[in-house]
Amino acid sequence: MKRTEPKYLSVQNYLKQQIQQGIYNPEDFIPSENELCRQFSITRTTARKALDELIKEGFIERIHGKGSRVRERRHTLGLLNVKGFSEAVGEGVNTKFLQPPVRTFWSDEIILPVSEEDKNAPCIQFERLRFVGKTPVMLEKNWFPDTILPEFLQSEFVDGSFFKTLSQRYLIEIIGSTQEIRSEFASEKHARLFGIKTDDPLLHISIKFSTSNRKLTIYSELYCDTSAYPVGNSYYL
Amino acid sequence: MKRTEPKYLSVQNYLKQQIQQGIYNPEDFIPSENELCRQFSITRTTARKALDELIKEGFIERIHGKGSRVRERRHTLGLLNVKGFSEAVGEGVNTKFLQPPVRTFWSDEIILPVSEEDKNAPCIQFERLRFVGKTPVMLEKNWFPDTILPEFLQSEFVDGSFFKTLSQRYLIEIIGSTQEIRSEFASEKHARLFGIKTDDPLLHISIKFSTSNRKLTIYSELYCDTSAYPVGNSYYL
DNA sequence: TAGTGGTCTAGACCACGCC
DNA sequence: GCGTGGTCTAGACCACTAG
Repeated sequence: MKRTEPKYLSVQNYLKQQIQQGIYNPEDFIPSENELCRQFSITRTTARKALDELIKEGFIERIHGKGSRVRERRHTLGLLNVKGFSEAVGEGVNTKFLQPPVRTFWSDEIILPVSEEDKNAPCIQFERLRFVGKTPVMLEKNWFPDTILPEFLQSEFVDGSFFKTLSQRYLIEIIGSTQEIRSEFASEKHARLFGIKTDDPLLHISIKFSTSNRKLTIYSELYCDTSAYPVGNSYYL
Repeated sequence: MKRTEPKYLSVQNYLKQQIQQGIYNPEDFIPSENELCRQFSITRTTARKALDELIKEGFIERIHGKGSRVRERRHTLGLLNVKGFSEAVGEGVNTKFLQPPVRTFWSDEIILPVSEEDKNAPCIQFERLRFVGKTPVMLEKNWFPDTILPEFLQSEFVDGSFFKTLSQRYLIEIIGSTQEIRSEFASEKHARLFGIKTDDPLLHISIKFSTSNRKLTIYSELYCDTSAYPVGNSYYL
């Protein structure tokens, strides 16, 4: 039997969904603390706790004397983006599945240590090649245990985004990560994929994402051709 | 005239210094919330606010039913380390100043945009080459405005660490960063420094660090030979 | 001046860890 | 059972923003 969820969590999730559904857009102000107190019959302490959590997750910011405002771009906290992926105007940003999500085994291509608990679980993997225009810039491989995301194999990604799917369909946020980064010579296979020479420099990023659900850890291996589009990321407390 | 600092901030800074001075070591439990209430004549809400901030800064973690424990390794939040720098046993970790801290001009080597406010301020720069044993693995260049750190040029680094100096001497923490990462061919100068061939892959990381002091932004350019020691980092909410 | 967020008090009850 | 942290109430006063 699960005990009832805390009030602040209900409010937090309610507001999060309002933001995700576009009812509040970036730059909009969400209801004031006093307004939330009235709407949910809670005290300001509880309302502020809910807002504190949303701030930590990067959804809003507080402005003294004005209110709580939805943040422009979700600050990605370790989610690496190829710079220009969203900004590249005129050129389309494309993604091609080299391997759609499938039940498989844990690979020894994963650089960072896989926990014993994860190893003993079945594994879901998928693999995508990302383009700016027609130029392939990133090969992305992901693995995670098939224990916590119901119907994952049966459903499409929300807006083609894995992390958006986690957030919107499962209310799971990325809360941290460990990375290792290498500059390598491109292998033959990768050189072919990116249309570069073997021995050209290739960026190799290994990531282990922690999420707000203790049972979900995501392991990623990224290979990037940074000659035209450097990899960028930002994160803030 | 500056108004008095909030009580939670006093408690937060007091505890932070106790931890930094080794009065509480990793795995130790700091005083309980009720104990802090008595010691500082505050309520639990205020004590918890101070602890919340220390959690966000990565100094402690709460364990339900037990207490608040000092965290093993300060989770670095964007501060990139060469893996093995501290773990490399038997081999010494060395740092050589190629350029000690000096008053100079803003360089166009800085990749990420320097704010107008910073550009109009004088600039301090320093440059270090980091070794594992006798192997150079990272060239590190740093710039920041000379407006906020009194006596910086006149004093030594705390334990040879810039970030430890910021934290302990100035009570400034890193709270966020923006990075761009590239995999490049080594230039002649860099190949010479690292003892590798030109055209070997070299990792180039450009970072802009935000700190708990709004006036201090740190700009860094890092060049890493990752063939033996990959670059790693971790961060958590 | 009204409304917002920032800080703080003085309680309460519950859930978890440990003896 | 006792002390710890987790959640919550019902207030209070202050500082900032904007009309």
